[in-house]
Amino acid sequence: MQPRLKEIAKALGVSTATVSNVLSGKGRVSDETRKLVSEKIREVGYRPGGPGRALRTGRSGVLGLVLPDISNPLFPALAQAIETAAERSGQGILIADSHADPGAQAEALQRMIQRGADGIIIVPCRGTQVSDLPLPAVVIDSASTPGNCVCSDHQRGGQQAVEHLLDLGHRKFALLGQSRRSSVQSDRIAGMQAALAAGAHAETFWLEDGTPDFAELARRGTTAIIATSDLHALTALTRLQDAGLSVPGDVSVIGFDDLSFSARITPGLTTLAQNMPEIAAKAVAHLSLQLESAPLPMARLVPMELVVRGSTGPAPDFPPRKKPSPQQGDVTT
Amino acid sequence: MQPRLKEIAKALGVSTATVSNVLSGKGRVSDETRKLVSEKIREVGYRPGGPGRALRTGRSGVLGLVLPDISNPLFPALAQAIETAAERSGQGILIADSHADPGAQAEALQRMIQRGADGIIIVPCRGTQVSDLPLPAVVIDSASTPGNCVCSDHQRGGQQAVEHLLDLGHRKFALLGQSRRSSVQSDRIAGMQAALAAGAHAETFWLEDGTPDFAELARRGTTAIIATSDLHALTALTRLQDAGLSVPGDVSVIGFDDLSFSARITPGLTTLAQNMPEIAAKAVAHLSLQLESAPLPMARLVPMELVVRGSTGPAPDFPPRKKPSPQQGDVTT
DNA sequence: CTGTTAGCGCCTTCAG
DNA sequence: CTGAAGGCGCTAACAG
Repeated sequence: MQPRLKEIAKALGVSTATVSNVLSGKGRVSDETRKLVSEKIREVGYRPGGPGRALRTGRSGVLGLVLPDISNPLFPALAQAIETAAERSGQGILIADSHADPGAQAEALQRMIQRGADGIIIVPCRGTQVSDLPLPAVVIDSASTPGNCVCSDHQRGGQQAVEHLLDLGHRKFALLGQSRRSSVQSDRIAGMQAALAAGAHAETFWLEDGTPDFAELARRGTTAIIATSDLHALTALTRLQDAGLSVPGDVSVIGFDDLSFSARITPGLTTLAQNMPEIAAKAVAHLSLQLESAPLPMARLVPMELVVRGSTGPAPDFPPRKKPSPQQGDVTT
Repeated sequence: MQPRLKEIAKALGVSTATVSNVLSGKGRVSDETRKLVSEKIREVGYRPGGPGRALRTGRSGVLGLVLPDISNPLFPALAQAIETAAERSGQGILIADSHADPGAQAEALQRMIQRGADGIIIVPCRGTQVSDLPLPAVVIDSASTPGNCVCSDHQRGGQQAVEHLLDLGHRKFALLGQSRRSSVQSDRIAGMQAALAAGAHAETFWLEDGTPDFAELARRGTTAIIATSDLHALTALTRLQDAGLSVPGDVSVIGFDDLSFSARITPGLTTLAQNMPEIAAKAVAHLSLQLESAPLPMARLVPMELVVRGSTGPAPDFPPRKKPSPQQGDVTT
């Protein structure tokens, strides 16, 4: 049995309130009894239990995290960042998967409320609007999603990707998305299109319509592929390599999100990373403010960071600036 | 404000006990009042609040999940499976990351207890032994980990990988692990070594000692690489492709865990998948039994499943059985 | 400055 | 068959 407040109090012959006061440091307690009590607390390893405290204070110290798909490979970084940020402020994370289903999402939210979550961080499923929650909530999604929102600046990220490649002399792009209905992907592609300089050309492909023939694209003059996810960039990269083309010698490839594998493949995948710790910290902080009904800071965009690895290089016919050559990584031969 | 039991009772002129009885279906209530009460409950969307119930019953309906590293790419599948299994039995999941640190892990466990978790599912960090928890616990790790345990049959998985490649005529293997101290990886490699037939030869590499030169290995006659994780298999595969070698034409590659990218690269990665739904279901069921202090079923091994994709094929000099040739995926040329 | 008291929301005896 | 009462563990407001 876990030790209880009452037992500590009884063992020391003081009242439970005194022990509680020592714990919280609030009520006035004489130094003597304080020392005595803290000693006992440490001795028996007492920790105030959540449920009792939650009942009394209306605060559980737990935040709900609702995601559309835990198995999405981007999730680990986000969940880890949020867990870390929450832990830092002494809060736990109750997790739920809405399976990209609005009904299940609503149900998950209800359960979070029922379980006493103090606030909710939600990555909503497509086409869903979170509203009328009796709880503070933060939405993490694209900037075009209504509601309180913290997210990466996906559009600017798209621009950064294009600018990087323009600098390397690329003029003919293939833009690669999965689904038009994803506002994150749409934002990224919109940013890319906005950044296209005069003379540059880009064709957009959606994988939901089928996978383009990357080798054929290269043959027709495309020298750079920008995918809205590292997952799709990886698909393109391995298909090109399998067809005997060189990356980045023949075609440069760039992705998004810096997934776990991106640094470990050959060549390393150039990508736009989300600053998850920052997003998580902002989300948790935003929630904390709402909990204290403080004035709400507006939605914040977090910049994405360009991570340059080996998969992007100068366009094939572009005069190199610094590097002597695309430097194909041949070994010992 | 959420509706409370008391308010429902008052609104209907009955006592709180009656409402509670209707909710639980336990105490005897007349059909008439029962219908009246259930109606009202549905009308106002009442759900019994967690904290009050937890305090009274000693059950929170929440399970703790403690992981050594949420950002591990294997985690999403596991977390999702556990969340789904727990949800099915009406339980929530409180998540924590021990950051592979025994101290943090102990602290995380304490917090789960404090927050009122009914039980704990833990993937312990290396060299850690979970003990003396005042709570039911299930350990998910390799079979060589002491304590209650549900896990994949990693050793048998290693055998399956080798057998698959032996069938294809391979005789010279490279075995690839990350760290000797990981018991999951050690089990897998042990299984591989046990399955080696007479005449077959294998060399083992640990990435913690440095990355081997895969192209050089191929040149020296290795025709099959078995990695203990798809992540490392991917590293090998892209390095080989980058060096102009064909997979599986020159070298076959096989991995473990069927990570998100494994099906989406070219060639698709042959791998041994863990049956996460099964593991999760067993873990949750095991916990539920412990909660009812029922007789404990012993630790269970869950078989791994061989998923054959394009990265494995007949050994180069092996007489093909069905396929006419390794079939290099050249396009339209 | 300290200790007693009341009650957070719920469920479970026990009387009515 | 239903209602009243007590208490789970804790803390905030009060009395001593």
